[in-house]
This record gives sequence, structure tokens and C-alpha cells, in this order.
Amino acid sequence: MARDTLTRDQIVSAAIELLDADGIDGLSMRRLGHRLGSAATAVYWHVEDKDNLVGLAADELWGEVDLPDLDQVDWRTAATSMAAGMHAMLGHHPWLMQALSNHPVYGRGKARYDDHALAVFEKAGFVEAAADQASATVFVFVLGCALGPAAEFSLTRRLSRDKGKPEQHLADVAAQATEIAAQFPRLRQRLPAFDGASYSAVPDNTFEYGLAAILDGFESRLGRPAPPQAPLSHERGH
Amino acid sequence: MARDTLTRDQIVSAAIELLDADGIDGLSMRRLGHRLGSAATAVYWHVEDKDNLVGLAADELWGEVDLPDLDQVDWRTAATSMAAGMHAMLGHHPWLMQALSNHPVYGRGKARYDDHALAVFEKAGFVEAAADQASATVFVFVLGCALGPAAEFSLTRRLSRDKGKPEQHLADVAAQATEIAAQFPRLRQRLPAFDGASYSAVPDNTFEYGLAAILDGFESRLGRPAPPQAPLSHERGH
DNA sequence: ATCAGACTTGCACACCGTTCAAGAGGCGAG
DNA sequence: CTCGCCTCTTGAACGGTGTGCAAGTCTGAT
Repeated sequence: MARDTLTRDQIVSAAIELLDADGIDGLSMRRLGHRLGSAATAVYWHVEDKDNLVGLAADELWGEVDLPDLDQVDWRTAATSMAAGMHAMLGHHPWLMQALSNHPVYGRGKARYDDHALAVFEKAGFVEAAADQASATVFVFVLGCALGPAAEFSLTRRLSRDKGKPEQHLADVAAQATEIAAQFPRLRQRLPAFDGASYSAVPDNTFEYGLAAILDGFESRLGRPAPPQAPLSHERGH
Repeated sequence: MARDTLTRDQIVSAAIELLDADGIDGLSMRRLGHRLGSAATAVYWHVEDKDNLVGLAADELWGEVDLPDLDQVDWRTAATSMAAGMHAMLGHHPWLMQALSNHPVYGRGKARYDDHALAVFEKAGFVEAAADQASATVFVFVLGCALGPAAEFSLTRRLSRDKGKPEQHLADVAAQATEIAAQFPRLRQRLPAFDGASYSAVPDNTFEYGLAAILDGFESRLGRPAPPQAPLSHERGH
């Protein structure tokens, strides 16, 4: 074995560092190679693809979320803890949302998380498919929570690359905001961030609020047998 | 005014067609120019940026979601209808998730949707910030639901570009799946799609199920005064 | 000492978003 | 009619990207 030979793990963790620092656009194979002290194309021996690489990176991070001990806590705190862990993880690595929207992640780390989540809802008393659905519901909710911040992060990174742009962008957003405020008085009244800065329809504590609401819904559902429900139409009428 | 001059609207709708057909990687300025019968760079006179362009496209689509008449239906059906409209829209344009994770969308169309959603939850009886939070909760949930399909779409598009890859990818996924199934028996038992194809932890009807659960949670919340709730820690302990 | 294989390298290709100076075309003023 | 202006388009060019490929280097076993 050559003295200085690359490792898949080395590559992945270097990639994660680059991704955390500069977002998904900041990771180029050449930069990664430079970081590793190797030629850019050396990576291709250990990893099939760039997509594959960020997939590995993503799965690595899934594996690092710590999981609650189900014998120690009730299902609701367990679920809350798992959601919080995932939420925090997505917050620390905003590029993940871009990665996940580009390429599905199947991997050991992700499976580990899913498995534990399933166990939580089985413990709660959900039977069969209901456990899958309940688990997926909070999973999907947490993902959605991460989207806004991820977009903001990505935008900020991009703006800070060419300086001078930020203030022009702020001006654009402010103009947009006042135009919108004029047309939709309810929005102006509600969203305090409407005078300039950034306007987001998602308040900061949506995660806590929404998660609590979802778990409330689960509890009320566990009390009574599940009512039959017709699927909604996914097609827009016109 | 020159006879054949480009319009912002022309550009945006052409961009949407390209995006729908080939995903976000399939939209290149040169292809767009070709489609419009112009040079690639002509677009830059009407639009600042590529990011800007897909932002406009996204907002256009927000504007096309049809909104329920709040005088005709109760709040729960209204909320369900709005969520379904958004869900369908995201399903028809899978590239949107990638766009949204890359660049926040502020625009008239989005504002219109947000405003109406707010009205729904005001009608439901949510007061002040609670309306924002409730609205944001289902918003964020629907976004999360769209992530998986979006990723799948993007992957499929990419695979079908270079042929021969698809079957190799399927083989990889299948191998991965059996390895995972061996390690996590609970997952194998639960997820039927584990024998090959694609493995997703999110069942098909998660949208209907989760939405109903969320709205259940809202109803139980509307019944009693909101309990005080401490914010969860966003930091991982270590 | 030799040979096979594991790994690395540099070059090359095709494509990308974007800039910019130069050009073309219609329109109002003279 | 014609001139100049302003709006809009163009083609070339730049620096960057992911990746394929033939050639090279190093290491450990024979």
C-alpha cells in the first residue's frame, strides 16, 4: 500500500468540510483534490461520481444523529428528540437539502435513523402501516422545516462570493416586499420582517409548534380507531 | 420596438417547459436561447441571472395554484384544498424543490398563496402568531412531502441521459437494500419495496395521512388554550 | 529482479454561466 | 427623408465545471 494513499473516509470527511464551509457549489472536484493534496481526478478511483460522493457524505451525517434510548423515555419525548436531532443536523449542514432534492439517499446511516423512528412509533402503539405513515409524517415535516434556511444559506454564500451584490439584492427584496405589502395588507400586518431584510412566510418556531401539533394529532388518533379516509386528488381541476 | 423581441413572459414560460421536461440540469442558457430562436445571451437583457430566472418561473407557478373560496367551505376543507393544490403543483414540477432549496422565492405568486393560507387559519380561529405558525406548519409539511419525488425525478433524468447506467444503478440499490435489510430486520419487514427497485422510507399516502394528522392536532389545539411550551434545543448534546 | 495490480497523474473534451464590445433595428426629432 | 438615440441582439471570449483516458508511479508478493 502506497504511503500516501487516499481513503474513502478521508475523501468523504474532506468533502463534508468543504460543503459545510462553502455550500454545494463550493465543492468542486479540483478544490477537493487540492484539499487532499492530490490531483482532482484521483478521487474518481475511490468514488464513482460527484453525486455519489455527496450521497456518501449525506449518509455519513445521518449516521451521526444520536438516537434516544427507547427504554428510558416515553414515545412522545423519543419522537421529539429524534426530530430535534434531525432538525439540528440539517441546520448544521444546510447543503444537505440541496443534496437530498437532487439525489435520494439510501444508506446505512439513513436506514439506522429510519429504523429507530419506526421503533418509536411502534412503541407508541401504531400498528402496521400506520407506524410507517406516522414516522414519515414527522420525517417529512422536519425536512420541510429545513428548506427555508437551506435556501437562505445558499443564497448568502453565493452573494458573498461577488461583493457589492448583497446590498443590491437587499434593495431588490425590499422593493419587492413593499409592492407585496401594498397588495396584501394581511401579509404586511402579520409579517414583521416586511420592512426590508428578508421576508419569509415561515416563522422561527415553526419547528416546535408544528411538531407539537403533529404529535397532538397522533395522540388523538391513537385514542380512537382510524377513520376511513378517501385519498385526495393529486390533480388540479381546471 | 423590434418586430421579434423577447419578452420576460416568453422567456419564463419557455424556461418552465424546459425545466418540466428535463429538470433543472436540463435548463441551460444556450438551450433556452435555442428554444427561443435567439442567441443564448439575449436572455440576459431581460433577466439578471439564471437563478433569477428560475425564481421567476417558480413564482409564476405559485401564482397558478387555485385557491378555495373561503365563503363556501369550512376552514378544514379549505386548508386541505390549498395543501392539495400545492402538493399537486410540486408534483407536476419536480425541479421546484431543487430551485427552492437553492434560492428563496419572494414574489407576487407566492405572496398570494401565503396570504390566502393565512386567511384560512384566521377563519379557523387562530389568533395572531398562531395563524402564522399553523399556516407555516402545513406549508412546510407539504414541501417536505415533495422532496422525495423530486429527488427521484432528478435522478431518473440524470440516469436516462447516459443509457446503460439505469440497470447498473438498480443493481447497486438492490445490493445496498439487501445489506440494509440484513442489518435492520424491522425495516425489511415493513418496507415492501425492499427487494430491488427503490427503497423509500416515505409511503405513498404520507401526504393524506400526515395532513389529516396535522389538522387533527390543530383542532384539538383550538379546543383548549395553547399550553406553554419551552423551545427545543437545536444543538446536539455531545 | 520482476511482475501484477493498486493507485495517481496530466491532458483533453464538452459543456456551463456570464461579460463585453460591437452591431442591428425601429422610433422620434429635425 | 435622415439623423441619432435607445432598445435589443449577437458572437466571441473567459474561467470554470465534471469526467474519460492513456500513461505513469509506487508497493508488495513471487
